[in-house]
Amino acid sequence: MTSEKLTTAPRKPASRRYDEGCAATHAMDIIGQRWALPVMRELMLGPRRFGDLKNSINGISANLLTQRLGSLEAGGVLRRATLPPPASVPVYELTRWGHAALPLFDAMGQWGARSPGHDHRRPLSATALLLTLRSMIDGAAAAPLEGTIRLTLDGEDFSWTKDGEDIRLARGTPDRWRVSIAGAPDVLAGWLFGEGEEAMLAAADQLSVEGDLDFAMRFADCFGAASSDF
Amino acid sequence: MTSEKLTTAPRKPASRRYDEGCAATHAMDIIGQRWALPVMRELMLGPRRFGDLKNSINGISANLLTQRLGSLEAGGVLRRATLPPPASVPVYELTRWGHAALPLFDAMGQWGARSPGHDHRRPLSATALLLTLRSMIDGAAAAPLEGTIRLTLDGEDFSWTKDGEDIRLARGTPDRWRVSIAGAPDVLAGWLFGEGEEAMLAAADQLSVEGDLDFAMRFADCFGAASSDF
DNA sequence: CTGCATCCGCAGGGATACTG
DNA sequence: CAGTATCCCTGCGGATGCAG
Repeated sequence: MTSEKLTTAPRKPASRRYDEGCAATHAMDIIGQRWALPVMRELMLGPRRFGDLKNSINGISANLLTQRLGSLEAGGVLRRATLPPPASVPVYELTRWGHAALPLFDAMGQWGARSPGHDHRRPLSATALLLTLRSMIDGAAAAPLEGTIRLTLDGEDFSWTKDGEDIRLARGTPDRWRVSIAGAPDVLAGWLFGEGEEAMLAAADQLSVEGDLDFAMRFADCFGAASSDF
Repeated sequence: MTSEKLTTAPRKPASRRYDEGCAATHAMDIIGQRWALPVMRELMLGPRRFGDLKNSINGISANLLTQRLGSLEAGGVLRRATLPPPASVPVYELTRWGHAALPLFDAMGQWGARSPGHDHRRPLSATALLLTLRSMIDGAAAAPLEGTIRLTLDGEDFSWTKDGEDIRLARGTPDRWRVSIAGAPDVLAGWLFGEGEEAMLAAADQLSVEGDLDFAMRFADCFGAASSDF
């Protein structure tokens, strides 16, 4: 007889993905993998190095980052590349389709920011803050906020440019800006989203703002109202 | 002395969520839970019963469905309710914030449908097909497709109404329609997305179409082009 | 019919240490 | 700096049984 195993019937592989014809769940099969979303987020503003990714994604370990970069490359979201000389360092960059996920970050940001359980005061990376701001401002009464803001977050420069309905984000220092704001991402978030005068003033103390201060204030007003909605 | 365990240092709970200030990752903390997205999807067109949810979500088991319904209720996405008499049956329905995730399905659908790895021919529920179609049609050259279509999928009636930029979906039979299409969701998907004449003809054989046939053909043409993009 | 509780096997996740 | 190797543990998935 040698009855193999009565209790263990032949098991199916039991993939942890959805594998449906539904386009939304298929998207989730990709971005729903652990750490996939933060990785894509950190690449949305341009190519980055392995170590920089690891440092700006809070809590990820090297082996998991390796795994995720591998599966996202296999899925066509990103690719490995080497920066042109004299840099010649290996980086990861989004493919064209990977970049097309930007509206997805907008939609997720808009929905997530309105979550009853969302606490905007938790730490977040520079890219995370920029994309969150981008998602929260669109459609708001931010009409008179055309122009460029220079943001220095964690010591790195970024440019925020509102051009009509469009918000353009980029790494690097802009040529011209109406106001320049420097500080840690979570401090800036505390200032923009802070409820109560004291919280905002406390945050403002840790920021350095130069240029058109009135413009900065109107910028901040856009987010104070938007964070409490539902 | 009594050295407890040298190899096992005090472990942190190691939550599998992101828990950041970033709004997008916070959204993922909710919809990224296993089966959360299909559950929300099946509720987007109105309240449903436990058993119906279980039947239309392929591969989920009762205990997991219970778990997910519980965590989504705790998260404010959905609530338990009882249908008014004489039905008086327990159902699950989305909260206002839960319904606000509809644009998220649009964004995910648009991105997922363009995935190089997406196979639209896999089985999918009626709701999944309707939301996938909704996400794929918007912005397309579907201007002359105003009006209502009656869709009978898996024996249940739905209405698809295009009103300007807006696509409205609902369960139930519409009062008036330009064309009525009946069949299984994956067969209809095969007809709409099918590449090659034969595939479309084979699918068409298994569908029953009544009313304005020309309208139905123009409707189908919207999706054949959209599915191959990147 | 509508769920909830429990047991078990397994794959993926997380921390740490290590190699090129 | 850029990953790989190892080990442990949790959560998922499936089956089953039970209560209202």
